Amino acid sequence: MAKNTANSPASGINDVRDRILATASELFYRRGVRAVGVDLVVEKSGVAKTSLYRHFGTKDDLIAAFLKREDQDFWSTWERVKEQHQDDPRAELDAHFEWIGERVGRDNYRGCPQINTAAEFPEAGHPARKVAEAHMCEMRRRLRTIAQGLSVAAPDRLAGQLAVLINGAFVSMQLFEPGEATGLLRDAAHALIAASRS
Amino acid sequence: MAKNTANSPASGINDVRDRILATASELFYRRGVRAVGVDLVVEKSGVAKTSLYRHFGTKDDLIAAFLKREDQDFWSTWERVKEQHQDDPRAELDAHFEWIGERVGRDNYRGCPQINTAAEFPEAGHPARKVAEAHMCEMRRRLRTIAQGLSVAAPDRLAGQLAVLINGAFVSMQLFEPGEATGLLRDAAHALIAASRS
DNA sequence: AATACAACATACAGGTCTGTAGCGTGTCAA
DNA sequence: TTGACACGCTACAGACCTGTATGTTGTATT
Repeated sequence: MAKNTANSPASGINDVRDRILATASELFYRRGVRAVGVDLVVEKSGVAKTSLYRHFGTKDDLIAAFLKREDQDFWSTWERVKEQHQDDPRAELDAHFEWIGERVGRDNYRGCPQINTAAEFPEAGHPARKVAEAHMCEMRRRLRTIAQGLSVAAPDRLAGQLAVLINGAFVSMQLFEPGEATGLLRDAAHALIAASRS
Repeated sequence: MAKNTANSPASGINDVRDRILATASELFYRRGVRAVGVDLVVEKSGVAKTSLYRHFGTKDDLIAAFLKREDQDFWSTWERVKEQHQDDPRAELDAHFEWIGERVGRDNYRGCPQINTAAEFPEAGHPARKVAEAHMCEMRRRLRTIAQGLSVAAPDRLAGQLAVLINGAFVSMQLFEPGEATGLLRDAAHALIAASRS
């Protein structure tokens, strides 16, 4: 007898794959990628090991899929915020620092998955690193677009500074008092913008 | 026949211990802590495994020693720079951002050991995490001391912003063009100071 | 000369890791 | 009904991991 009747493709094209990826993402983020073996992912997701390896050829593929998923989550939040501030780059930027600061301040926040995983895999061509590097470039690119709407002297440089600030926030959660992050980041961003105008 | 005659304590109180720690530090920093097994450290340092475990009870102890060593290196550079700018906090801060920017810009730079290792060991009480967290607190503390000499409105808040900036630089090396880091960071620091005065 | 000690070398215990093989079962489509 | 296929389960290969046990050698001190 089957444990559930959801084996069939009818109940979702990739039910199993999604369950594996969701479980792996949670574990990888919580405990670190290298600390989590595939056996644990298999056990926690209630799936056969063969299924994991059918959907993800190797553990590295699973890691890359994890980072891509996190990437999509991150940018979809970004897009949602962006859409609420059409044609007002200043307000958009404030809103971004708002939600990022709030997220960083959560007491179960564990840092940026891209940065953390990149730290775990220093080897140059590793698939996980590529996703992480693309994530950072995308960040600076998007900030540059915003900065260009801000009529500052050097939008790209300001974008670089804001990206450093955001990345810094991601790894500095130990540093903040409760509730401190958002205000501190907002003020810093304003200072960088103001200096960029002169 | 002995490989070398430096077995004796006379040639250095802790010749073997130092060699193990130096080798481990290089390997841990280059390849990541979890990726490097004690067997590799033993092989590369040309030492017996028993010696490693005599000097460092467990691998975790070795990791903690590695971070403490990096910590000392970092703060001794900091002190050296500080001494060159006695009673001129503004110049001291500039000088710090100068050498940090230069270090981050090196093409074999692999990030801050403390941050990287903290990312590898999320577990709350892990000895490596404690060293990493102490490192960050010390950073903010020292920046606060400098900021207090700068006659700004909120020295602690400025210190927090500068610490975020520095931590951000440590994880953003992918983001910089060659030679871009130093100037970008210096300008950002100046912007934060300026805004802190008003 | 005798004792203590630090380091060396080898082997291994016991566990975990990634990835594969073999076999049974339920579902869907032809 | 039959074939294709996705999934589950168990077992395992082969490598690597941390840490220990055992015994030897060379040096320093007493």
